[in-house]
Amino acid sequence: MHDTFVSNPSFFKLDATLKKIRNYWQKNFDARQMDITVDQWLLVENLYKHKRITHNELARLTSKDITTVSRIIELLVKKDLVERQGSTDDRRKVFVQLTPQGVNKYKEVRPLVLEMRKTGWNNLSETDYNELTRILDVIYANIP
Amino acid sequence: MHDTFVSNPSFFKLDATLKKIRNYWQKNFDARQMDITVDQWLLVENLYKHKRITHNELARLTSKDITTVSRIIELLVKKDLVERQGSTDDRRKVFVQLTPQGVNKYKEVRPLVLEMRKTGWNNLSETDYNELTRILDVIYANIP
DNA sequence: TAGCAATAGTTGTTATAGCAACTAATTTTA
DNA sequence: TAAAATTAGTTGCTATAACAACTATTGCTA
Repeated sequence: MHDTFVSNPSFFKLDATLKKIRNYWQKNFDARQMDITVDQWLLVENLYKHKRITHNELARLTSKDITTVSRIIELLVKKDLVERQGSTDDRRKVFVQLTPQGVNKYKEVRPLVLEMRKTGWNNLSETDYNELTRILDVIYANIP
Repeated sequence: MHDTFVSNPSFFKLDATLKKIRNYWQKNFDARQMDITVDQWLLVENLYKHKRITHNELARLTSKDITTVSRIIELLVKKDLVERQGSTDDRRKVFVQLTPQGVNKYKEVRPLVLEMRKTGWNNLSETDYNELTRILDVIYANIP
């Protein structure tokens, strides 16, 4: 990789693209009164998939700091979308799972998310998707 | 693009990669006592390039909200890296530029940033760089 | 030209991100 | 087995992100 390319700000492009996506998602959530943020959605999505997991596991799955997860969960609990249950065999652990309302919220938001993902991938191929995935994975692995 | 790919969380991968890069950068800044954050660096970099610009232009160049730019500039002014000058012909505008210390800071941090970019692009080719750029540009353009 | 709209920037508020310090519980080790 | 180290989670703090509301200024237009 030449210095010209190294000096080119890919970081900026990643950041700008991510912000564009995030803002687009949030605007759509707001427009349809979903009453949820993008990162709250990411946690709900993972809780739907994994049913009953600890803060720690959720943090690992979402690449979020455990403190951040702790605080987002707090907001989701306030919204009655999530409930916490202390573990009995290891009393340090706290399990988290969706409430019935949380499951409903997932089912309500999910189609909108699929739609928006489709919009983002417009004019791009399966190969493009695989390329993006591959390149991002290599970058991720390169960094200590 | 098939639904399988649409439903695959690229957003998450972008987010995770960006966080990894950001944390790596910040840890290196901290380890070498650069006394600067990643986003503060991005503004310094742009100010070095563009010499004397308004908050608004800086916001556009960095894909940041003008309120965010306003607050980061405030921090940079406190660190004596940046100075503000009210425009005379349009008194709403405030021009921003690096102080001599700001220029020094740029020259101090710059080699480290190049090094870290090189690390991130390890095992990747010029073609990969162009592919990533192309795909991100299409996604960006797809989103209203 | 008076009034209205648009623009540049700041301030207030809420959310996410990450580090440090802390509590409580569990595991390791001397 | 008692002390030390590790682990799970919370709380405090600072920074970034975005929206709304606000001031001050400038441009537009009836």
